[in-house]
Amino acid sequence: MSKRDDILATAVRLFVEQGVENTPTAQISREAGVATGTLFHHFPNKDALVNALVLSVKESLLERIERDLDGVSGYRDQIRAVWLAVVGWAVEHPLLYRFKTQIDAMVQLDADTEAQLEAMFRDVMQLVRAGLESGTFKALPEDYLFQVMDAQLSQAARYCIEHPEVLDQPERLELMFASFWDSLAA
Amino acid sequence: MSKRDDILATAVRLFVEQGVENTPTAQISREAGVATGTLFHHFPNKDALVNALVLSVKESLLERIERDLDGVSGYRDQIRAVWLAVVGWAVEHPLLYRFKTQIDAMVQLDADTEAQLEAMFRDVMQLVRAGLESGTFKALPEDYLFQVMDAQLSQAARYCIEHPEVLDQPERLELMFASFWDSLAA
Amino acid sequence: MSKRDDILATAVRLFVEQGVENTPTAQISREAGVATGTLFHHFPNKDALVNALVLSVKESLLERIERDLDGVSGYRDQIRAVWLAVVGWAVEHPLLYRFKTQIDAMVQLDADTEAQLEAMFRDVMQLVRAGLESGTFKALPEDYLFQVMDAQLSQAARYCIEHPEVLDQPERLELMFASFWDSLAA
Amino acid sequence: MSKRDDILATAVRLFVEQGVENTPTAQISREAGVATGTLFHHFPNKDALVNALVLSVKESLLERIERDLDGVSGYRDQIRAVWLAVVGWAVEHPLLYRFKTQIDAMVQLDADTEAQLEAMFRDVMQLVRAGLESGTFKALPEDYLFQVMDAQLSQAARYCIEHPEVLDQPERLELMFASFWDSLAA
DNA sequence: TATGAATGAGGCTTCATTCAT
DNA sequence: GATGAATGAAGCCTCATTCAT
Repeated sequence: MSKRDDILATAVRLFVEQGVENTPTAQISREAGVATGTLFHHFPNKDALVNALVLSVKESLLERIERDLDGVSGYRDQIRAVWLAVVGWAVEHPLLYRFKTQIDAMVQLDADTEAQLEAMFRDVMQLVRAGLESGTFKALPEDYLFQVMDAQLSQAARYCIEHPEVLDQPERLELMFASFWDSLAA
Repeated sequence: MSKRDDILATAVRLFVEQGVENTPTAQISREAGVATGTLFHHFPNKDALVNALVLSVKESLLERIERDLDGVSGYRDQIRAVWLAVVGWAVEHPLLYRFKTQIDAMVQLDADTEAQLEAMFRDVMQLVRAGLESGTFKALPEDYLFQVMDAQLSQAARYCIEHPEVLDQPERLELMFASFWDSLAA
Repeated sequence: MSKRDDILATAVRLFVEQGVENTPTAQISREAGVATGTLFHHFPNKDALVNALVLSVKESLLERIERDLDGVSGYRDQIRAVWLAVVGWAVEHPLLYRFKTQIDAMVQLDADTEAQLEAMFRDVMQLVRAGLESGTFKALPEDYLFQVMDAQLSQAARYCIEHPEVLDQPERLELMFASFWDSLAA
Repeated sequence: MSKRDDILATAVRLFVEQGVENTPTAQISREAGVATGTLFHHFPNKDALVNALVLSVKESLLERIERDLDGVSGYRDQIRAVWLAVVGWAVEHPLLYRFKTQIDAMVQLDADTEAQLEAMFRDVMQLVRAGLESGTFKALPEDYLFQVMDAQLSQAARYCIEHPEVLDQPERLELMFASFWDSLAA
């Protein structure tokens, strides 16, 4: 693992434990086992570190979604695959998940980062739009629908992180997904 | 408006615009038109200011909920009244709403404040529990249900703040509430 | 003497001894006997301190010039009075003089400071222009003339600081002024 | 052009644009198209780079003076040749000229460099001393005379850099030299 | 109640320099 | 000769808080 990766890994952990604003770059360097200057050799400033982290986290999530979506057919099953992918990913990477939540709620990202994220998730968003256009989903405004999905997913993920045993109880999982699906389905 | 209130009003605004950590007490004092010392005369420290703010914001929300709930009968209509109260309150006090969201996502409050909040919202939570016990709601874990409701409500409120015209379109509003209700109802 | 003045006085000294860039604000605070924060309470940043210093130094010089010019008549005598005022001021305030030289040579000032300086010295510059218009001075470009005068004056001042006894030797002083005058006179 | 020369050329430019203290060695390396280590491969440290630069600049000036002085007889014409050489050199190498000015005003050089410079300019200084001894110049202290000459020359050079057309207007050039000569001549 | 100058620990960042490749 | 990741001391500045008035 390169020093750059050490820094990124330490940063997520501390950001989640203490919040971005309450985590000094000096602490990140120290706990990553590198010199203060090394952090700034790899990232021009603290903000850039946060942005790089966001990209790497969302990329990890996206990979999981695409993997789990591969070969699934039937619209409800596809949405279910995405839902399970997010929840599964969150349970496997609780730190990354919590960081993603923090960021979505608070931090203002660079325009550049925002653009890259939009490009990355274009296909997934297209999947959701299909549900709207086919009338499978309620006739809600598109952006509202996205927000509701995101918020619902976040809660499911959070709950499963705290109660990982749920993942082995298909009927409870199905109930949670039902709550998700019902909030969207027409 | 007393100086204390000037400080509180300026603080919410700045906290929302810049985040709590990025808002110096000096800026609050300056924009509130008081001296730096005055802020610390009314609040022992910055954290106390934040906690006082949270209490006053949630109190304002609770008053609205209780007012709108008064005299409503029928379980679904009661839940609907709460939903409409929160959304209506958010549209009338967008700043307060945004502040509430920030706080819920990030800030660690005093144990004392947490206890007061719990006491304040006891009745509302009892209303939700009733839905679980009567089997009206899905058989989801209680805390999960609370989180889902909260997240759903937040999204509805956020959307209505950005598109206030929705409040005058009963059918769209009904559709949004349907999304909320369906996610909970058995 | 206020803390603000302590800071200014310490700053000129250190800037002259070490150069502006090589003088940490922390050293200024320490040697002025104030806390680091105090410096930044009075000046928004190091640059603002430098600019404030320049204004106060040039103001001191201007007062001396105006005092010594008061009541003098005859063009050559007036120019001589200015020359003597600058040299006398430099000998009395060697630190301020050296600081002025450094600044003139190197530092980029705020547009605002530049404007104030121009306004302050308008009358003195008008005196020089008179010499040009009356044909008393060589028909050199105006800005060139100003620069030559300034450079000549600087050298005279510097020499007199290092050899203050010259101020009591009228004939040597006259010879130095002659060198100045001859470089300008037609 | 060797990498060493690339570094030197980039360094003068940046030193002039930003000042020596405000120019990071990393920026020099980058804009010179070499690695950070390469700079320190050719110069033991930043100071050594500055000293090397000073020597090369002054050497370039001296060559020009000696070339233009060659074969000129008559004391005033010799002084005039030096004056013209400096001005001409400055116009041809404005960057080098500005760097020389900065250095003369501010930077502390190595004792070794100072000694070399003194040796290089011994002959030129001897030329000036001759004017003092013969009574051609005013009976001013020797060091004062040198400083005045230097300052005058600097202003002439600076003016001609900004108004290069002057070099083709013999009468204006003569007037400027007259100002120089008059300040020295008895 | 109200003021605002003063404090100083601590945050972010810079940069000359080293060294293994 | 050339590279560039790594270093860490040191610089500038912020800001919650105090206290004498």
